[in-house]
Amino acid sequence: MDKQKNLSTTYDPAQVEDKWYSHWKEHGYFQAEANQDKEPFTIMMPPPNVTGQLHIGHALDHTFQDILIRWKRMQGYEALWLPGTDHASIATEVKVVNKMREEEGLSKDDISREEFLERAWDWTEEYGDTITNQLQQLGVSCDWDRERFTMDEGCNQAVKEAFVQLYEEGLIYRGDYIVNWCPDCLTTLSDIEVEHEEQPGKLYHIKYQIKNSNQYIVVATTRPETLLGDTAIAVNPADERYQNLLGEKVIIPIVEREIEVVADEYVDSEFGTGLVKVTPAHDPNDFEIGERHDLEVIKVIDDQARMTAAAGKYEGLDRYQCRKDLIADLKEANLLEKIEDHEHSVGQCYRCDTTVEPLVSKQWYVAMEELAKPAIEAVRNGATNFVPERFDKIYFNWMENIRDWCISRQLWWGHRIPAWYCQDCEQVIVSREEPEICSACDSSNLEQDEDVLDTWFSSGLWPFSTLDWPEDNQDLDYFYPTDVLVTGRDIIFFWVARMIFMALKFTDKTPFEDVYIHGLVRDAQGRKMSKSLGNGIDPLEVIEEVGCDTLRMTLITGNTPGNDIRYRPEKVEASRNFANKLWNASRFVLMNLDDFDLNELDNNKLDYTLADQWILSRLNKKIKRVTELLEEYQFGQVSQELYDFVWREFCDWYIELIKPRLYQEDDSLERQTAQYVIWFVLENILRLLHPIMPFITEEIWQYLPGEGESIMLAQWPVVDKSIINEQVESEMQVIMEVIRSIRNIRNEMQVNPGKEITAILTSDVTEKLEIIQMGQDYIADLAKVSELEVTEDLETRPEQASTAITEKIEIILPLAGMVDLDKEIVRLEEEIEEMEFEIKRAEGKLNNDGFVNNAPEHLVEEERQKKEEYTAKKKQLEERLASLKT
RNA sequence: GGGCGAAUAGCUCAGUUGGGAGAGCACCUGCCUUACAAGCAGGGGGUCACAGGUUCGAGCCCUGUUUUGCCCA
Repeated sequence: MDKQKNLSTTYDPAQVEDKWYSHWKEHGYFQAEANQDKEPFTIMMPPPNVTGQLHIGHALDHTFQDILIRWKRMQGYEALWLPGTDHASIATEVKVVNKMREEEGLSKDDISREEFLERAWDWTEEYGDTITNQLQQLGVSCDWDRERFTMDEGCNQAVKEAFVQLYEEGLIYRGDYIVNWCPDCLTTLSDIEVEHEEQPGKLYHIKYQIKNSNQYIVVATTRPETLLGDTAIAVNPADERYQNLLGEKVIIPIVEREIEVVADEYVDSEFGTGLVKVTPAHDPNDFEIGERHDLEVIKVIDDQARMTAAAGKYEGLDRYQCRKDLIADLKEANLLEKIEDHEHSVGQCYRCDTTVEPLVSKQWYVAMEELAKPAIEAVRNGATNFVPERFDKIYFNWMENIRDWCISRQLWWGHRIPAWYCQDCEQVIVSREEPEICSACDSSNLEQDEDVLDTWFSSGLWPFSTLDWPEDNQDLDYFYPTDVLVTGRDIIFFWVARMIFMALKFTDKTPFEDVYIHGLVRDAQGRKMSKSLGNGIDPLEVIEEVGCDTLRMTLITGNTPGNDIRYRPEKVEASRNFANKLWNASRFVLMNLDDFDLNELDNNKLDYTLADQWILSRLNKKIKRVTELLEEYQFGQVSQELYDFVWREFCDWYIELIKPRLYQEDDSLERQTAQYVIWFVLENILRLLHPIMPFITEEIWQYLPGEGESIMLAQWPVVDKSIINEQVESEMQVIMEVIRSIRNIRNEMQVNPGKEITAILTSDVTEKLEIIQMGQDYIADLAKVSELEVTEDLETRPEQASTAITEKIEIILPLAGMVDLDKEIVRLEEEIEEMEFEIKRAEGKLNNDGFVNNAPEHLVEEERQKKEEYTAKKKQLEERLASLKT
């Protein structure tokens, strides 16, 4: 017990955090096992990119999860938090390619697929630990023995199983459709991987000659180079201007190919001239028009965004160069009517920002309609709830308008598509295992599809692939479905939605009951953190500086579900100060528990004072409140409530109230009771704070008397309603008000804080007098009053005195020689004015029949009492003022 | 173009069944009081964006407007 006396006056997280983390981990406290005697509580960690670096967003995401899992574990659930990493197909592949280029001077074309994969796996093994090691510094209590990777054997099995099943049911198909193509990453992208941005551009008005006529029509386009692949001109069927054109043929300028004018509802008559060129090969909407009118598809731009042979003389040019040349040619031919400035939306690759080129290509797709229906229903009927609820709408909006999902990627790093093509008979074989011979012609000349699957295909299976689905097993049965998914709102479509429909398809269950959506961490100016701005905060540096507990506290304070927060140094400081406050309060407690023996203590003999009963009542209310707030995911409010309780109620009031008792030398009952209560309250505070600040609470808890290996395993505080005592609270309230009033006068009259003074308290309300009598010692001590007189009848009123009235109690401080009478008069006048205002306000309400008749009775009664109290107070103040003025 | 947020003290933000506006930081006054100056005590500061409406009563509910952010097309 001696060591606690040497505890430094400032909390030093560096000495504490690593120690406890390895202790917890080594003792297996993070592990969860199927235990039929307990209820399970499960969270699947959103897997960070395997070669990624920890950023502040991870810190936020994992803090929420760790709070929930530690809280539930303490509540007695079998709490499983399963960690893992994602192979992040495209992101990782880009990194490996870059490294290869820098270190070996090689590109993907120079090596074989196998050689590339070898490098990618090396890279994964080399850096895969980095992020998990970094995560540990956040104090995360996840079960590392169950750590998974989206490309490990088990997940691989799950992916194959899912693909084959969907294929066999006709929900996965292959075909030529328009896709989003990144000419830099050289792969397809799904619709949500394309980011749209408004950019200034031009609208080119181009003349097309009507066949067998010397008349021209004018067509407006933002992408003139695609005219080389035009196969129709479209007009809205309701557009009266162009009725005569329908069915006519027009001639594409420069290339001089004939195309037809068709009618299609898609065309917006208001846009441009109301005539739209249709390039099915290079625009998603045009592609659909093409399908409706059975138009030819002419691909004029290739995978590298260069013009194809179909582009004639422009073959080989980059798409933008082609645009320039073509415009020049059109001008020369006098076929360009005008060029206007035009703001338009441009799709860009979410990885490399290259402008996406829509083009037609043979790819694999997931048919979404059938999968989306139950996924929509699951959220609609509450099987899965978004927190906050408003994200329902975003989810529905996407799910209800969903298009088929292009899942093949022209990459090497990822799950290779389990499809083989017979080289002899065109048979496609989709299989869990590599087929030996063609199922149609027995040929052994089979080649596997070169492409891999969209990363999110495997992430979509994460809630159950991590529990070894499709294998039927005990853990899957016990821990699945999970309880809550915690994630940022940026991946609702990418990930959350896909997990829901995949889970419903393969397990018949929604994968999680709640989805807690949080916002982003922004910089102090509210900007998104980014590499290019260089405004990112490295959580590891923060931890180094102020400790993980402080970082966690900082991130959740003031945080409300779904909303962004700003990261500001002042906030960090406030949290650090809070940790320090807790540390010092604990030092104080420990200093006073030297001779305290929990085992020899007889609880029944203790003699609780008003202050003891008050703090215990407050504590129990706080337990109730904090537990409720956690159930509602109101983390910011939890932090606020605990901050206030620890700092304001426990430190500022309770500790100060019981100091005299603790300073008694003997082993009096008073002292023992104080020791017991202060220990009890602090111990409860630590448990309530543990999920938020795991390290400091463990460190202090270990010093405190009591049983148990670790606070992690201690029980979550349970409210004891019998200890909540409203009367005690309101009595304490009166005493605290009196103390505050005396302090206020002392300050205003500039009485030296150390100086003891005399005070007279009087009231014509018997109960109030009794309360002050009960609280005499508290008042004397905390307001530095050496002589305190509590009297029912004030016989002589000291001349030189300052007065205050609160809680129907008159406080008189005879401050001979210290009171500035003029100042006192001003003070009284101001207060009288305030009373008049308050009385008027109360009267206004009470004179309003509507209020008196409709408001709840207790509120009306409250107003009556206020009016009465303020009137009495005003009268007293006026009397006092009159006496000063004479 | 459609959808979803935000607008509250100088700054950053809370304010969840409608019943006298809160915190942290900053500011002012006074204190090294033996847990803590990363502290203690006291104090000032708000037309809750604007305009209507519902209600006895609106920061909160409804309608519209402005500014601003995000998502979708």
